[in-house]
Amino acid sequence: MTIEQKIIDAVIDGVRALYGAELQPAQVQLQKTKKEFEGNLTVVVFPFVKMARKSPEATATELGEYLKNNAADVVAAYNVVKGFLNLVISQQAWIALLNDINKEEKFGFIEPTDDSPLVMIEYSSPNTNKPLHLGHMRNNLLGSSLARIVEANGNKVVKTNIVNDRGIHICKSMIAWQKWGDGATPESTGIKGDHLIGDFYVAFDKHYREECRQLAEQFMAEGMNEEAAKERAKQEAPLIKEAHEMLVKWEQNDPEVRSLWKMMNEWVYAGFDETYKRMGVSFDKIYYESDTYLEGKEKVMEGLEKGLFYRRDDGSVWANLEAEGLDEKLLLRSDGTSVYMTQDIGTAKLRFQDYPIDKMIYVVGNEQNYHFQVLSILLDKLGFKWGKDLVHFSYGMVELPNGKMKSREGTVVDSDELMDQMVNDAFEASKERTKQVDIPDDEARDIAEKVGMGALKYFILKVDARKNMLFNPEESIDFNGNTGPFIQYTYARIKSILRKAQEAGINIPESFEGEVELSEKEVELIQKLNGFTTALRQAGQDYSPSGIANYCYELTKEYNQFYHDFYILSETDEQKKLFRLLLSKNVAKVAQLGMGLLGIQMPERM
RNA sequence: GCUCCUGUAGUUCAAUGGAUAGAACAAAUCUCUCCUAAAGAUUAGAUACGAGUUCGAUUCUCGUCGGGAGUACCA
Repeated sequence: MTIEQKIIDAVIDGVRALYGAELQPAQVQLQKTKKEFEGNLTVVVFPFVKMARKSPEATATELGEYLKNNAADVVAAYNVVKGFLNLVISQQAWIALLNDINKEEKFGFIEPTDDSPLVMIEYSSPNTNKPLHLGHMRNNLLGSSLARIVEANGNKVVKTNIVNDRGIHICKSMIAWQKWGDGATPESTGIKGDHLIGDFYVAFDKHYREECRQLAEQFMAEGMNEEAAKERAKQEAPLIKEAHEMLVKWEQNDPEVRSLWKMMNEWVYAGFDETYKRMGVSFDKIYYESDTYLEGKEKVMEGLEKGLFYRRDDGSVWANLEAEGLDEKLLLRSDGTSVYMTQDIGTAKLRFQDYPIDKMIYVVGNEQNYHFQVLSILLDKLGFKWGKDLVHFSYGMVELPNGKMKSREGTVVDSDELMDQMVNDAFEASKERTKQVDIPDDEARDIAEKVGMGALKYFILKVDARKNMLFNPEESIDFNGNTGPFIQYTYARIKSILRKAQEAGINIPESFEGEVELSEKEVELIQKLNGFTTALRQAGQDYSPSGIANYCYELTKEYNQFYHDFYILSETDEQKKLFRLLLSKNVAKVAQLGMGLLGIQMPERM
């Protein structure tokens, strides 16, 4: 039983004994004592004042006296400030807590069992016409981290990806390749497949805009006003017509188009795989829209028969969501083809066939908030039991210091380039510093990979996902402050101490049984370590990787202050030395666990 | 117009309804005989505005004002 639980139980007993009232555990507010006051944990007694019919001070004092007498193994002393009952926890209790933490290899984690709920998390969801950029990175990092956090809270997790592999966008790349590709392949050009396709997409757009410009001029010469001319040119440019024709052929299963489509998609997937691998992102099951969009149609027709939806005179199918406070929503076009919503319904159907899903989490940008509001209602109406409370894990945009990312203006930050840059910078930075330690080159590369990627991941994940965030490339490379490398650095130093201790023949005990007097900082660190469990539960509840990130920072920052005050290995008191080594070891362990949840690896030295 | 999200130091981020709102960066001043100075110590600096609920509000509710997104037979 943890210290907190013991106190909560004792408070409940105390309130019953003193005031004859029955409390629920959730009603006991227990928090860490503020630095300015004496004590470690604080009970907020305001909620009990009414039951006690006494002043907050008198209530707190009575309760404090009760705790001191009835939970003496934990509560060593108490003091009262207004309605706050500050408790001083006994040293033995802290040492016992550290021993408990040390015992558990995966402290704070809950292992999923067969009965655990199954949570499916969808993230990434790329289009196959261009390489991944910074916005996708936020998605992938949030999604994969979320999957780890949800799993660490005792759920079974299936990570899934829905690839948007069909549609007009991929046709554009295909047309461009046919026209100007000259048979280029990733092998022949040495260009990564997703980038190659992206280049053709850009080429299409360039030519298309040129055509539009010329056509619009022509229309204007014929007397059309500028706006109308531009609009018409957009529709009638030969290139866009060709792309539409190709899309129709694709839908009709034209063998030539299909085989080109397949080949080009394969290139893209090979490219994505590389990027995913480097990011440390993976999936248990990948769905393709080319497989699911027809399923959605079927499901919509089913709903139509049941009277959930209705058909308009032009043949289009709609859902009326006015009862739910929303608008009407199109589900099938008048020509019978499916829209985005239809595809998501189809994907949901296939997923439910494949897995007994209890909860579904979609990691998708906040521009889709409305879409998911609608999807939730539709899935519920169609009888998916997890539809109603599906989670749209919605995240904000990534902005750059000079504004938003616009692919046209070339202000998009490419994932691959960014990762290269981060790792290179980490490598250069470490070369500059490294004086005494001679690390072989290949290990230095390995460390730079961890540090550079750690810097990037941490920078993105520490921010509350809902908020738009500012990505400043220069600042992310600054390894000071609340950054991944700072945490990694602290970890590496602890590892260094532990190595030196081992070289000196010191064995760190599995359980500390000696006598030491704990300093305030040591108590705080133990408390902080223990707080990992709370942080993890909270993160699991709120779906917030940022909570874990900020916890890791606080822990290592706390340790850093400690580190500078104590020279552990030159400590002459053997018991104290052992205790501090054990404490350090657990700081490293918990930091590693926490950062692991963010997908960040810790270097043994750096 | 309507809907959703958001507003905290110069900047980037924190804070289960709890005490004097925390950090980091930038600025100023110190500190390397010591397990990794990618560090530490000190100083200065913020809840957009107005009501309401409460013993107590950055947090919850309602207005006002900023910022973002959505509101397509695009995905």
